[in-house]
Amino acid sequence: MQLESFFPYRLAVAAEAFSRQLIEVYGRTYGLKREEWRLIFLLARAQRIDSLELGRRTTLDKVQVSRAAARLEEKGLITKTTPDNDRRLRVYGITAEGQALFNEILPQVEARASEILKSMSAEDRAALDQGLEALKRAVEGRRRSRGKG
Amino acid sequence: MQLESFFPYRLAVAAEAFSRQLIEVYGRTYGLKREEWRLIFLLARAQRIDSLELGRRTTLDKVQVSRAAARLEEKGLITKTTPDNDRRLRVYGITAEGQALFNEILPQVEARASEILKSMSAEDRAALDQGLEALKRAVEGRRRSRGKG
DNA sequence: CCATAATCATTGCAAATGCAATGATATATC
DNA sequence: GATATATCATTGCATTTGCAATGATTATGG
Repeated sequence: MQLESFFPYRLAVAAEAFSRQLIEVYGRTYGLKREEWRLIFLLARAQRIDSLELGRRTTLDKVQVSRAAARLEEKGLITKTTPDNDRRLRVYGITAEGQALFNEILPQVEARASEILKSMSAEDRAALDQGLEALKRAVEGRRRSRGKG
Repeated sequence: MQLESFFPYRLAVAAEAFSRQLIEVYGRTYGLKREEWRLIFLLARAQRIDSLELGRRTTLDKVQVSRAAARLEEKGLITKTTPDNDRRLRVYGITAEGQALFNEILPQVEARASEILKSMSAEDRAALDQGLEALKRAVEGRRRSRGKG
């Protein structure tokens, strides 16, 4: 088995390279890190999400959420409140500033992603989409039997 | 655009989840981290690689290589020498112990990967393989026009 | 109700990481 | 052949991360 042809390696390398392309947009230009970007992304659409829902909607664990949220609040991009019905939780919202930043960044991130995907044939794109969806299901199945995530 | 359906997000999540499954094998059981595993993987096959070739054969940068190699040498799994014809470089080799460890781990890592891939249909696997190969080429193309990697 | 356990988020600390600075060696220039 | 420049690897330092410990709040059992 050659490393370069080992499937998990190819997957990891391609995903990292793709990811780096996008981080270059929202990170280098706007100083957001991946977890922050994901939070903003979710909030820009939902406007308001509590910490439980957030855990379900991302792969971020609670420490990552807590820290990313603290930084985003610091920057004035999101708000964080403690709901009265259950004061262990947090409810996150997005500020006008945060929404504006998202509106500015998203098209650029999408453009960069498209730039890459558009350079693939339609057939290859479809294959990737299908394969990725199947992989997702396969890995989820594995996670159920082996715990953690 | 919904985060959960955003292609780059799906790719990153699937790749991370897959990766985690393998780290559970070589990491949790054998105390290797991803960079160390990659180095061992390369060396187990090539027996002997210099630092330049190493840079070409992985996506690890020189700091990652330097540190992973230092840890592996510390553990007695690889050797590191300075070649006389160019003393700026390093030549890495694998020890008998390192090779034995690799021989023990590889089947388990492959088994875990297969476990996941085998639960996909042959068609989905083929699609994933094709899509991934195309994506690799697409991202490489982009990297050439926008610096860095 | 009171005590205990459960469920969250946050914090502390050690390990890891990224990036710029340094050190070592080799190549190019004069 | 001495000096400047380039190419490596390593190290130092500030930041980030992961994991266990803590703190806050709520649910449960007597």
